[in-house]
Amino acid sequence: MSQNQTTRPTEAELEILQILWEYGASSVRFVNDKLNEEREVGYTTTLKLMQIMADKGLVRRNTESRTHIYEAAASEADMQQRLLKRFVDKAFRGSAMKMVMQALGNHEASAEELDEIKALIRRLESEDK
Amino acid sequence: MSQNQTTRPTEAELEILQILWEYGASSVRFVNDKLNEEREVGYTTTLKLMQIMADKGLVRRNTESRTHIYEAAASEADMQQRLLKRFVDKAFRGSAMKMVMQALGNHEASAEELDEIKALIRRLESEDK
DNA sequence: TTGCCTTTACGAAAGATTTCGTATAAACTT
DNA sequence: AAGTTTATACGAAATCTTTCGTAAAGGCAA
Repeated sequence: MSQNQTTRPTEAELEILQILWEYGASSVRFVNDKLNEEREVGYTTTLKLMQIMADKGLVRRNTESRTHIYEAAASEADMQQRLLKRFVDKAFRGSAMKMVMQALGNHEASAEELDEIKALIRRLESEDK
Repeated sequence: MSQNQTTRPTEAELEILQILWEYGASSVRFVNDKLNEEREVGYTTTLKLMQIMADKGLVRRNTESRTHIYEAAASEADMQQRLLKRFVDKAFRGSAMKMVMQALGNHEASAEELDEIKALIRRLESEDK
């Protein structure tokens, strides 16, 4: 239906996208089984959600065989970018830096991860020259 | 009513909290006026939301004068922490680092901001020793 | 073939969130 | 004092999201 590039997934839809990103194109049965490793969800619930997602353009589906195969329409990184932007706007009044500082300050980073970030910063700095 | 410390605001509620954080304790009229600088919202809509938020424990209210005065129950930083954790879980499968890298990679940071981050990292590294 | 199992389709119930209409009362205006 | 304006309270409509029951049809097994 809509096919809008900027459609945002709801929480339940995002959960399904995570599975599609992790395992690649999948059937409803497969996705539902994965979801049920976390919590109980009825098969038709998952089916309905995935049909809605196809409508919204969040997933594409191949209907050639009886069992339809769904795949995420956007890459995980693209979607993360989109979600991050909105989240920063809503929760951090648009300041990505405030958010990064919070995340780092929350001692969630190991020494190795901090090294990675330093490396990234060096790369960014040399690009900007 | 609930007073639960981990209650999450909905999007509309978060918008109201932003105003309370920015301007401090305020009346419904004030908050509604601020909201209307962005988009049209009816007065009773805002009133109802703020009453619900008081119920949930997201705001406290002083009912001494006829015009009730509301203030955010949690600090902006505390709420950001809470929201960030959940967002990272949902959108980045729990990896705060992936999220930080995305945010930084998205050339959203100025040279000064990168310096700030480097300073923060140095501080974190010396703490961990 | 007949009967199960699995699938999609569809609609609608259940739940959560957002919006607003109406009632009522306090405070201001004239 | 009477009328107007500005509050809160309350309930319910409107909308969005999640869940599931039921129907219909394809494919498989006996």
